[in-house]
Amino acid sequence: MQDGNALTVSDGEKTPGSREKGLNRVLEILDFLHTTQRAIGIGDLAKGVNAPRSTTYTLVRSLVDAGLLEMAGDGNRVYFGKKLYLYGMDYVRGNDLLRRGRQEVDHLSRETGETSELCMLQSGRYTIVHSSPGTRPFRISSATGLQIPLPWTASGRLLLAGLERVEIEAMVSDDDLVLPDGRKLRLDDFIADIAKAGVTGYCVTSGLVDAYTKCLAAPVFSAPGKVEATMCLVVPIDTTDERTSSLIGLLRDRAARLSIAG
Amino acid sequence: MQDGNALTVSDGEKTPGSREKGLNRVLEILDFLHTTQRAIGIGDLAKGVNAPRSTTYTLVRSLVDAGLLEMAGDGNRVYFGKKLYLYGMDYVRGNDLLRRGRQEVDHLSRETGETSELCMLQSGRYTIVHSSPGTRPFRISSATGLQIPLPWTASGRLLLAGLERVEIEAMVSDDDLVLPDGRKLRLDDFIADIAKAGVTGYCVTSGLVDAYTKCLAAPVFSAPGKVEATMCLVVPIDTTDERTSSLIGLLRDRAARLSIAG
DNA sequence: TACATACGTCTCTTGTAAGAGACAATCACT
DNA sequence: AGTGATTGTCTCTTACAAGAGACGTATGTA
Repeated sequence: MQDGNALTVSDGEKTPGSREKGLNRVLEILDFLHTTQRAIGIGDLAKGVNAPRSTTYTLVRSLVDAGLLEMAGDGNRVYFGKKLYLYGMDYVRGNDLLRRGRQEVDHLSRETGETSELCMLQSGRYTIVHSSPGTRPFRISSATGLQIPLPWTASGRLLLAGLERVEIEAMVSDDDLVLPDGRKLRLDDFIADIAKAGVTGYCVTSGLVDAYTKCLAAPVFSAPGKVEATMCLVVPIDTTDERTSSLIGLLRDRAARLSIAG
Repeated sequence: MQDGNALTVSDGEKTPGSREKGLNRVLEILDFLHTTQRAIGIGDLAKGVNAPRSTTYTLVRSLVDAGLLEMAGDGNRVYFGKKLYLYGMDYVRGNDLLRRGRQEVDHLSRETGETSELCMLQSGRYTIVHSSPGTRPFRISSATGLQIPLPWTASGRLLLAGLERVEIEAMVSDDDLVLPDGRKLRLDDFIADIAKAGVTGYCVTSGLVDAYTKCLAAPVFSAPGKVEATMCLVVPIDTTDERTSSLIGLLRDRAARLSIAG
């Protein structure tokens, strides 16, 4: 078998060079579709997850048959299927925090007119689990499920509160510390922020992800000291201090209401 | 090695006796969790899907690591995970019909006070994709994602409209024709119902799934002649003819609004 | 103290699925 | 028609995962 696999462009992957488990391929496929956020051709999908075409065809067929994926309108593209929606609804039903959190977020954004979000850690990454747009003409609506480096956000600081330094270091890559505009945060500063957020019980960041917004966040506890989620508001950066602190008060109140035994 | 075929204890399963693909096991696991609707121990899960314990442990670990499943509160039970929720939301986002359908259903049930549902074919089975409870004291709320034999429902008759007889026969098993109360429908009658529903553009069934309710349904088209979904109302069986036909009118109107180019 | 049942981890074997690649059929440009 | 890229299907090999089962531990109950 010659020196076979040659090159393997190896975009940084680890694989020593041999076969990959089908289930893992499937998980990659799902994640890939989640990032593309749209139906995609099977060929492109194979490229996207860096899997052999034949394997991809086989797996996709299984998944389509099972209803986890569906062929999209024109006929040779795939995207998520009804079954994933059903499973997702099951998750919501079985998860009090999420169910109530969604309501609170919707309510909060209607009440304040600002974009409001429910955020959680998702396998070590910051994830917007639910968001409600707000009524401003220019709203920065980040899609549900979007994953953002922890250091870029106020919520990230709260979600890590209570963790050991080593745990934090494990979760935050060097790239994560580089903001969208190129500035680089110092890890120590970030860790200091986390500690401070843990003590004060809220967190505000200004102009981190972009230059026009402030992010206000408050923790939701699943147990004393354990931050399970955060609620946050995304407001224009020139929001007055007075309004900001009033919003923070509201936010903390609502987040506390979500907390167990709150 | 010996005479091979070795009995195969075969506890009733069909398999000729050998190994099952991991991905299939996973699909069974997910389906099983969907039917149980609650967190379950890994041992029971293995029993439930009739898989070896060791295999089940391995697969569950992969799925938990990937976030498709989560360990439930007490620590040794599993249920659906956040990631499935995120994928489900992606599905909703990519699916106009579902998104608008959910709204219409919610609105319709608020407006009429009756239980309202959006239904679709899901891999050859009838599925309640979204339902909104209605305001009656005794409401028959079937869970989202519930799968019911096609012949039991009004929606089932509409969803099959336009299909060939052979296709229908393929989708309907003999068991499906037996109603919950033991009565058995004749296949020919069912097919006649389907044809009639296709022509009239709505369908009403009385006392099929249970003795106390009527089911009114109207088709949602994704293309001329192609029924993609149905909206339906579940009302008390003694609803007056007058109110029934007024509800049907409303229902057909809303369903038409959902249809493409409607 | 025994006895039974459940849990979680590990080892080893072998059936089988992941993968390479060939193939015909479209499609999209010249 | 000519060229190249892409699509869906199929075959064959072998690396590897599915599965059987043993093990140690943690329950519960007579």
